[in-house]
Amino acid sequence: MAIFLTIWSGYDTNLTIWSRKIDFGATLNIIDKPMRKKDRRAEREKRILGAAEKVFAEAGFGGATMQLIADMAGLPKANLHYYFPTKESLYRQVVQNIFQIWLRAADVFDDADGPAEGIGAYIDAKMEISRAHPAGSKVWASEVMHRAPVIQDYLETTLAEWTDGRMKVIQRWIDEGRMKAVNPRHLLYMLWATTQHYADFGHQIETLNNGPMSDAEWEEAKASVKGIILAGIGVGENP
Amino acid sequence: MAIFLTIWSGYDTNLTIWSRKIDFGATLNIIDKPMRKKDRRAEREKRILGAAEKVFAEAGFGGATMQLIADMAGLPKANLHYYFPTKESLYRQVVQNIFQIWLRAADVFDDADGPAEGIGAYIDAKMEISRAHPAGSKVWASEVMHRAPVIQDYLETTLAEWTDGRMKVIQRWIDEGRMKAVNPRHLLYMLWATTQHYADFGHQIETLNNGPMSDAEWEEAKASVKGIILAGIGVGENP
DNA sequence: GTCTATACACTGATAGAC
DNA sequence: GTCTATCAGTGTATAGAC
Repeated sequence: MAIFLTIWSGYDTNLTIWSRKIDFGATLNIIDKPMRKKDRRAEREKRILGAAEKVFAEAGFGGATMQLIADMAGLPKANLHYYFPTKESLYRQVVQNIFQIWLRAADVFDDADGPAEGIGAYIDAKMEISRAHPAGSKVWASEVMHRAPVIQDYLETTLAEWTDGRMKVIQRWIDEGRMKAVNPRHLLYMLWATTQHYADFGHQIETLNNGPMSDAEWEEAKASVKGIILAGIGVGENP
Repeated sequence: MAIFLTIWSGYDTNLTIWSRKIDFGATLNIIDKPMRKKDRRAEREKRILGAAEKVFAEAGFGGATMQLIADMAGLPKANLHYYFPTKESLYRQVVQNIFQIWLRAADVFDDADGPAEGIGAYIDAKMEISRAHPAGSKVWASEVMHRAPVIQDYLETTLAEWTDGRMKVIQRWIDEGRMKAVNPRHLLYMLWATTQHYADFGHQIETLNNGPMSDAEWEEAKASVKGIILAGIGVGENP
């Protein structure tokens, strides 16, 4: 059985960049009973990946150190190299995980029977991901900004196919007269940009907002994004 | 007199990350005549800043090395430390330069006499910056994603004041019934997100687009962004 | 499987000749 | 002002005891 609790001592999980300390408030998964080998390995890998996601997001690939990730995960540094042979292999796994979560949000797009429902639900789903996985979104953004050295093949295959498919759906809705004739490609870019902005630029938003966004503020944000974009493509409630 | 030309030998301006080579295609400013001391210093600083902007954008702060920046600028590494004492001071200057360019785009907002003109012109200006200064936009994005260790004070003062001012302008337009009643704050976030996306995620767009965007494609992008957002706030040509 | 100790490469920064 | 040579510190990764 595993107990989740917040640790404030024992490990130093602070990252210092230029004399500003960042407290990760590490939530660590502590084992109180021996597990079966497979479970133990899976649990450790998960813990390492969680710590790595945060550290890569905060410091970038170059700025992240295996030592800090190890401290965050509560393991000796050499242990990381046992589960993930190199820093790059660990990073690669983090990026792939995010990509999967992000792709899964696409399902709501396909299950919908019209643009208002489909695009509205897609915005909701992407906004929820921005809130639940801000670190993952940042790692993804950083990877793309650095010219996708690790996941370029995903961009060229999976993402390209996904984009083509969704563009066809949007074009069909346009042809059926169910939404305004906009450029499907740039509509998709706008959906990605606006929703991921709340994760990637979360620190800027938090600063301008004088603190973290509350539940109500997240609802307001979702409603604002949906309101403007749906009205912008001619399917808003008050067009 | 200064001649601008592209150098392909003499300096190795390639950055290798995990066995993928990135060619910066360095354009270096070569001096063929002695300048006055002040001019020479200004010219060198500008060259260093240009190289630094590219390297910081491509590799992040942690991944960037002074050696690579020096190679890009065509100077010995120790010379960098003469003009900019530390890596951080060089980085700080790069971020500040971008922030100034970015703020200057705000002028069109104030000079306008209505939402269609003001917000339309702001989108145009921000899109032009994304095209002209993609590296700068990426450095800015990276800085904010890493919790703004260097320019936090700018966020809290200059940017906060700018945001408040522009929110008041939008609110006035709403009160005067010249646009739909949307949340001004989230409208601003949407403007930033959509326009900067074309710089920060330029590599992804380029991949999906099978190559760099042409002049016509940039015009199409601008028209798409303006079309959806302006219609979304009720000031489009075909509401 | 886990951890300690360490090898080896590279980085930012500087001293000091010119 | 410029550049060569070099230092001190830190990083990833691994060897080898347990």
